Amino acid sequence: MPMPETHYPPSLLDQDVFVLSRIALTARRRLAERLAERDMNRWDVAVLAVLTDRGPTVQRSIAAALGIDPSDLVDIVDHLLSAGLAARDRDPADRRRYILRITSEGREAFAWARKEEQALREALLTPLNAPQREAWHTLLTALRTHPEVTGQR
Amino acid sequence: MPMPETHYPPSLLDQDVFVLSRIALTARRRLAERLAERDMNRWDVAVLAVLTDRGPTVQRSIAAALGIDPSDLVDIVDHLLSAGLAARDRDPADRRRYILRITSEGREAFAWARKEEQALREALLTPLNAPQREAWHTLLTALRTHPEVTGQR
DNA sequence: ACCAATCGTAGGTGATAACCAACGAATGGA
DNA sequence: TCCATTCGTTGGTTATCACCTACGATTGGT
Repeated sequence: MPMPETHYPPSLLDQDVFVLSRIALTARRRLAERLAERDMNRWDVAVLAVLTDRGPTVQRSIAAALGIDPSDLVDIVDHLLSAGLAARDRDPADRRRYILRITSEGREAFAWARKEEQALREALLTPLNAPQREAWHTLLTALRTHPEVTGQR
Repeated sequence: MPMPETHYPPSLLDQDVFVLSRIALTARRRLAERLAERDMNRWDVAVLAVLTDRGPTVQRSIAAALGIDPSDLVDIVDHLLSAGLAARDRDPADRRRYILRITSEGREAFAWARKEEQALREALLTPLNAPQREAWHTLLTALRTHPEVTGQR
């Protein structure tokens, strides 16, 4: 007999932290599958987002903006460079620094990633009725400035 | 000069999957800190939830209900047993099986964990205004039956 | 000239998540 | 009686996450 599917107990589903964790995990996994089709991952997207919004940026600032260790950024940057989605030059004002910039391929890749995320979002909304979708938008918009999300305290 | 705090770029915060991931991660971490004060973790709570809702249950069914590998359940169960939060007996009808049941200490610990989760939830709601809180409740209630959360398809 | 600090990197660590194969004990149908 | 299957466990693997130290090159203040 095959193992039954997961069936979370009601008193676990009563816990918003659990529910949040589940929806976030499955959404993240699904998005990862989408991004993998173009050999991208969520850190690639995050770095491209920084470069899109800020323009050319030094590596240490990118790491700081995303809250990751500079040593962890190295492989992400190498991958973006090798994929042609970003380019970097030494800062002539300070040759210790690299300045990263997005390329036109990077812009296109980032636009694609945003569309994939939007498509996934629409799919997540499908089982919801109109008031629930409204609640999704209201809440997710509010969370963009929530201290626990922005990391600023 | 100290490293500046994280400052996610607006076009990353535009992505609901990112925002969901962030709020879920910080909520999970904060809850983990709370639970650790009583030497508990989220899997302990999950197993106690199964036992609370279902009554005495065989181990394989607990693993299936929570979507985890039976081999990963072993340490969780050992910990609950050693902490006195659960007890188990061989199933007289089939001595291959163990039947787990929650103890009175386990019931109390689970009630405490639910209160901690509720307090954290209230804290997360603090920065939100009334319509946003309403949206939180509407959405989280809806997500309890969302296929991506319940894992049933 | 010296040196503390910065920048990016190489390489490391520990923890967690999620999966797997194989084993001994036990079961129940053939 | 035999054997395929189940139950729980041991012990393993891979991947990811998030942190660390130390290094060489470079900078700028003293």
